[in-house]
Amino acid sequence: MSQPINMIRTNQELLQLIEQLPGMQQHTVKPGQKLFRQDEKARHLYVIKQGIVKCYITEENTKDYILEFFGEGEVMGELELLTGSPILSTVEAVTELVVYKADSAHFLQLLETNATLNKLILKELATRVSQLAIRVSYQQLYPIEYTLLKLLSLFSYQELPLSKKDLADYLAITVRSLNRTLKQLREKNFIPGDGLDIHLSKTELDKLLKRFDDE
Amino acid sequence: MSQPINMIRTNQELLQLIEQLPGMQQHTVKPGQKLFRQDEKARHLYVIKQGIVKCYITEENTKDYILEFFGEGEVMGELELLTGSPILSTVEAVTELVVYKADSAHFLQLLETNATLNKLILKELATRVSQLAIRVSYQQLYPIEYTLLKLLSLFSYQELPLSKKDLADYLAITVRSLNRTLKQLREKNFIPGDGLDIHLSKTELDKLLKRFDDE
DNA sequence: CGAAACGTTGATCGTCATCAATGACGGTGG
DNA sequence: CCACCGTCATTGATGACGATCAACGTTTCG
Repeated sequence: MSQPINMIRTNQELLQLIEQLPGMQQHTVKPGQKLFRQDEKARHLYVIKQGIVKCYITEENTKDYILEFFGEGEVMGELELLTGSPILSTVEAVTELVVYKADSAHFLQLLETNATLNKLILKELATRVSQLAIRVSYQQLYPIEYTLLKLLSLFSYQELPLSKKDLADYLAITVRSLNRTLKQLREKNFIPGDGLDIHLSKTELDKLLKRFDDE
Repeated sequence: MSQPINMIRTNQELLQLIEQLPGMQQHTVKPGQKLFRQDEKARHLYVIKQGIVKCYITEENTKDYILEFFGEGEVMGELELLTGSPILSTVEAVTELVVYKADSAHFLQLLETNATLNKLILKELATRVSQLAIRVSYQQLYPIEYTLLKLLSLFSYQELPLSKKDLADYLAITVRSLNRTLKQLREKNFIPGDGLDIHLSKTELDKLLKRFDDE
């Protein structure tokens, strides 16, 4: 049994802690602007106060793979700070964004002196490994139709500010393929003709899941 | 440009540190035995002194996805300890194994008191997120043939104690499909008729990579 | 007793059929 | 103009089934 995955991850505990720290600068960022660019060197660290970003890896064949959607309280830039590697993924604002910005050195120091922060970061990293692992195992071992269904079951699409392109990149498929798969789900009456919200109860979903498993 | 990925990950720094700690019990484990079972509760923490393990998630359709191969100095069980979740992946000895075993509470305490250990664990987790992300982006956005070629280029297969089943599970395909893909590579003279070691220089490999990208 | 013959088992491959997913291209409707 | 879809063709990857082959132990016969 896998634990529930939220498509847009948040970390309220971390946000609260950050807001209490002195000397954190705030910045606003417009949708489409980039906080980090893949392969460059990270110089700062950001924590989201408000809004949503997407983190994606661009392969040399120009295809994008969205690693994560981050919301309130999520931190960015800490991976590179800890490993010393170039930036793993481009980070781009999806909505209007308010972020706290910290100096790398400052953050490193905080990690050593602030035990609460330290613990929260450890937990955050552990969570990321787990969630990513659960997700990719899914994506690799089930057909797209199933993965999409599972994904839709996690949220009410109407409230999501994500474009179909984003959804498609998250699934590592094209928008065309996403639409095709949505149509298949519609034909099977798993989702309604208009919206994208799922038509199934938890138990029905589980039943479907079993069906996939048996084949 | 992605940094090099080693198929079997190690962490010598961590191993050295662990070996200096007092009161670490040593255990030996036979190939095939399991250190952790998915979905159970983690009670201990292990660090590999010698040998190789595989960590894999088993989906409800009984397919396995190998997350990692761990060698010397890699730690297991810390994710669950930090997040409080059930065990993410089954961990099974591939070769004869010697591990250090630590109590969860003991480790948590060490994390708070031993700054060096703390930093190494932070770095380790950050590395895992990065490596996993790089790998899955690859697997999702390129065809199997290419992913396999890339994988073979990372090591000299003869020395690897991995079975074809393991290799296949790592790629999320069946052994049959793995053999088929190997055959294709052989027909194109990328690997020799007998072994599995790659026939290409770094530059040739890069050229191939470009070819895939252009299509 | 030893060597040839036999059967068992597991790994691999050829082949055919099928499914999953994509690409291309043009049409439709806001 | 852009988002979406119908259609056709193609590629990617898998499943099924049977044939082959090597490894290994066991039987059988000289």
